[in-house]
Amino acid sequence: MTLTHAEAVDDRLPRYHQLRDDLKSRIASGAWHPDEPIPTEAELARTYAVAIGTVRKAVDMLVQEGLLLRSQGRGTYLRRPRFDRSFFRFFRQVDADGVRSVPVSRILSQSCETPCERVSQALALSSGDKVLQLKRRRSMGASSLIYEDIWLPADRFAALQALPLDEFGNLLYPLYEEKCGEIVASARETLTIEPADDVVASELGMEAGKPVVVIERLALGYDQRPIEYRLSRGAAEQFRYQIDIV
Amino acid sequence: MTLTHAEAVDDRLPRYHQLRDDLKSRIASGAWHPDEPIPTEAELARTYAVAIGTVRKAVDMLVQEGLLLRSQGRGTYLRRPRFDRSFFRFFRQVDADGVRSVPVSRILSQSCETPCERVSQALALSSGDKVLQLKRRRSMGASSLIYEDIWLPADRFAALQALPLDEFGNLLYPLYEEKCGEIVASARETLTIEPADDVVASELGMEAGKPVVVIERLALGYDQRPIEYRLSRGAAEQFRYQIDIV
DNA sequence: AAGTGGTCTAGACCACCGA
DNA sequence: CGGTGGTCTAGACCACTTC
Repeated sequence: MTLTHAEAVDDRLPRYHQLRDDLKSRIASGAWHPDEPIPTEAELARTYAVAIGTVRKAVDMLVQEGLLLRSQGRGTYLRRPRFDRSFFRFFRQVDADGVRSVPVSRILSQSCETPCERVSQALALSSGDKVLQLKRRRSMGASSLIYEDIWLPADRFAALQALPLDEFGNLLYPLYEEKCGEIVASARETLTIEPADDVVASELGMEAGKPVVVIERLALGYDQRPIEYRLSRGAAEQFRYQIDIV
Repeated sequence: MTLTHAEAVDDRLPRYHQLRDDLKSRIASGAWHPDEPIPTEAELARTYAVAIGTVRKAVDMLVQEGLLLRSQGRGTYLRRPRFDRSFFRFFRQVDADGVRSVPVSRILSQSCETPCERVSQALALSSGDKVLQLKRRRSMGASSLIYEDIWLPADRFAALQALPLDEFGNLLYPLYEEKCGEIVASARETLTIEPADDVVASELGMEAGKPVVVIERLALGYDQRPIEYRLSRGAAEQFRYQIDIV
C-alpha cells in the first residue's frame, strides 16, 4: 500500500478504507475535474500496490457516498451534486390544470454589499470582504412560488457583476461554473417555518404573518469551502415533504 | 443458482441481484425474526450454490437498504427500523435551561371506533373493520410538544384494549411487539404545515390559527402490511430539519 | 476452540463504450 | 478492436463473539 496524498493514515484501518480516504483528499485538493475520468481501477491498483478488488471496494464506498459516479465502458467520474433531493422540489409545483411544469427563475436585482454577520459567518469571510447579493423569484405561470436572497463572495464572483440580469438564465450553478470556475460539490439545507414579513408576503402574493417555509442553503466546493449562501422562502401551505424510514 | 422462494426471477439479472430479491421475499414472508440470526454466509452459499463472495454482495445490498444488520462473530440479523431519522427528532427538544432531555409520553384516551375514510384507506381495511384509536401527548417538563392521533386495526390489537392507560409506557412499538406480536419494519412519513384548529391549539397550549407541523406516519410490517396510522402535530415555530445534498 | 463475519488476493470472463 | 467497469469464483487469513 503506497499512499500518494493523505497526510496521516491509521495503519490499523483496512486498506480499502485508507485508499478511500486518500482518494477523498485527492478529490478535495482538486486533482480531478467532473468532466474527465479519474484513473482506471487497474491503474489505481498498480499505483497503490493493492489488488483490484480492494480498489473496487474503496471506489464503491465513494460511489455510495455520492462523490463518484461509475460508467461501465467509460470510466469513473467526480459526481456533481443531485439537487433532486432538495427541499425545493417539495413545493407543489402544479398549475391550475393540475399539470406539473418547470418553474421559471428571474433575477430581480444584483448588488455588491457589506455582508451582515450571519452571511459573513456562513461564507467564512474575513472582515472587509464584500458579497454579491442577488434577489430572485421562481414562478409558475402567473403565481410566485419562491423568493430568494442569494449571497456570493464578491471577489470570486466578479465576473457575474458585469452580467445583465436577463442573462442569468434558469439555473445558477452551471453559470457559476462557466463564468467563475466555481463548482458546487455539495450543500446543506435547513428547513424552518416563520411568519411572512411584509417584503416576502408581497413578493409571494400572500398575506403578511401567514407561515412561510424558509430553506437555508450553504453550497460547498469539493474542497468544502463555502461558495454560496441562500435563503429561500415559499408559502408553507404548498409544502409537502416525504421520507421513508427503514 | 437454486432459488428457494422468489416467484418469478429474471435470469438476465446478476446472481447477487436474484439472491437479494429471494432473501427479500423470504424476509417479507416472515421466515426470520429480528432476534435470531439468518443463515450464515457459508450456508447461504451452499444452499444457493454460489460463491461466498456473491452471497456477501447480496447481503451487502440488503444491509445498505437497511433491512439487515451484520455483527462480526455473531451473525446477520433482521434490522428494526431506525426512527432516529424521523421528523419527530427535529422538534427542538430543549427545556428552559437549554438542556436536551427526553420527552415523556402519555396516552390521553383509548376507544374503539369506526374509521373515517382516510384512516380506513391508509390501513387498507375492509368495510366494517373497526379501529382502536389512541390520543397521546408528548411533553417536556410543563410544556406540551406533540399531540397525536393513532389508529390501529382493532382485530390485531385486541390485547391493547384491556390495558390501563398508564401502562402503555413511553414507547409504543415495543409494546405492539410484546402484546400483539406486530413488528414494525418500516414507515413512511409526510410533513405538511397547517393552521392549528381549536383542539390541537388547546392541547399544545398555543393560539388557534398559528401554524403546526403535521407529520403523517404509516408504519408497515416486514410483509408491507399497514400496522399503524398516525397524525402528529407540533408547533411549527419549534421545528428545524436539516439534510445534506451530495 | 469453534464459528461467525471481515479483509485481501488473483484471475477468468462478460457487457458496454468509443474510436 | 482495445479499454473500461461488472460479475463470479476460490481460497487464505484476520478479528470478533461465544462457549
